[in-house]
Amino acid sequence: MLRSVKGLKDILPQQASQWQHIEMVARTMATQYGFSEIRIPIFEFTELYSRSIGGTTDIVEKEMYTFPDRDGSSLTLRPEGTAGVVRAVLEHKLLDSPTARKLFYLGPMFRHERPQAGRYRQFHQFGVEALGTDDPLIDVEVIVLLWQFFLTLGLMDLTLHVNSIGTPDDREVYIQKLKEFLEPRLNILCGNCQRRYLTNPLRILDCKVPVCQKSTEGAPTLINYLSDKSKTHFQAVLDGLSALEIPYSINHRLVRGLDYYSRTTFEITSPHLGAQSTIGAGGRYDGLFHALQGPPTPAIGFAVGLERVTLLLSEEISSKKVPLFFVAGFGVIGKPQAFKLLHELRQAGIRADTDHKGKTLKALLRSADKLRAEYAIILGDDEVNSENAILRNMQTKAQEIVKLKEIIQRIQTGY
RNA sequence: GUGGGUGUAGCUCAGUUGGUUAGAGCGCCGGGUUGUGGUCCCGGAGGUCGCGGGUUCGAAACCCGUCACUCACCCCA
Repeated sequence: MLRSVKGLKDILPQQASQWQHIEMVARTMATQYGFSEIRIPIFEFTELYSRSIGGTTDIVEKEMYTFPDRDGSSLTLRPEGTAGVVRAVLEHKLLDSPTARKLFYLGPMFRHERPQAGRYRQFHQFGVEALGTDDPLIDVEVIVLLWQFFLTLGLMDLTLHVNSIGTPDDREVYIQKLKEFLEPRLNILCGNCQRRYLTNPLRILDCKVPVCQKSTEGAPTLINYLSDKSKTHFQAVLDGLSALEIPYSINHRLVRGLDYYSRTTFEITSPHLGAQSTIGAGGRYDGLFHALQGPPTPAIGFAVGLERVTLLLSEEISSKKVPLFFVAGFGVIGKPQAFKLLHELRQAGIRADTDHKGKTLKALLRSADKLRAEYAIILGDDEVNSENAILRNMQTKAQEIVKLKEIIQRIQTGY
């Protein structure tokens, strides 16, 4: 049997209403906060991602779906949204906005990872980007939008972690100090961390191996090595969150994985998801525009993993109930007449359906029941001969005989 | 890329120390009601026991291999 590709999932009709609900909340809230939707391509030139995300990150090194175009140029399915948004903003010169340029997107991303709970090879993100200002209040706005988005969906027990990882200059000083601290303990760290010591020492801070966690206790914290400017910015963000009574916890071990992040970083976790507990995360990326040969432009954004959100939502999302009228037509003249009536009902804007397989009235009513129709319209040869139809309320079993010609009017006025 | 767990009907799962025709519940189809659904009663369809090889008189079960799914590491949303 033909199967879907590993790590890809079908969203079946049962679940689709849940997705529609999440997407509706995302669009509504982003719009309320002053963000406009942008729709960017699913693939870009590979160079865009290798230059923005960082050449030594796992995403670029081994997780991208990269393939040659027919002319030989290298293309990549987007592994995240920020790079494409920034590219589009630069290409279409969207930065001359008097205020910050605030954009949001919604759609699939692709990373070739080993699938597991809450992690897929094609997954969906809702993300926002606020471009062109480094006022700490825009940081607050973005974080609050993320927080409120989850609250609006009804998610429980969430934790907002915030941190500042400083500017690249700040980090250089700090990493030096961190390495000095770790050097005497290097031989007791896990194998991964020994490697990280050389490639990305910051990551050792959020290693889950107990030995490593213990070894980094008492390590110098990045906060103490921030420049005055970064420190002031971070404090202003915290004050802004407090003023709006958004609960947060400062997490000095919170390090973002993509190279373009700087200063404010944040993520929201849930304790109900197993290993992949982060449902939304983001941060400031003041250096990204420059890396993509644009004018220096401060920016901040977040991305939400929508599959993880669906795992936290209860199954049932009650969609608005539009009553369904089931046309039960049978018999030599009843069936064709019923098909015509079905067409007329739909043209009148009435939600209507039938079951072409059902031959007997019994089978038809059973189908009506399975489709959870509110009403059945029974139309057999007898009814057609007398130019009537029977309108049956499936819940109360109440039936009334209605003139065929008047049935649409009867439905539109009475129900 | 590394490690663990699991593969039996459309779905969820039983299946005894290896034993003869592989089961249940739900779902599906039909009958009980020649033109009235859900509940109830009765019946039916549906299976290469993931796949390949081996051990054995005999394998869904034991062994080896392989594939798939899944969880975790890694990484990240």
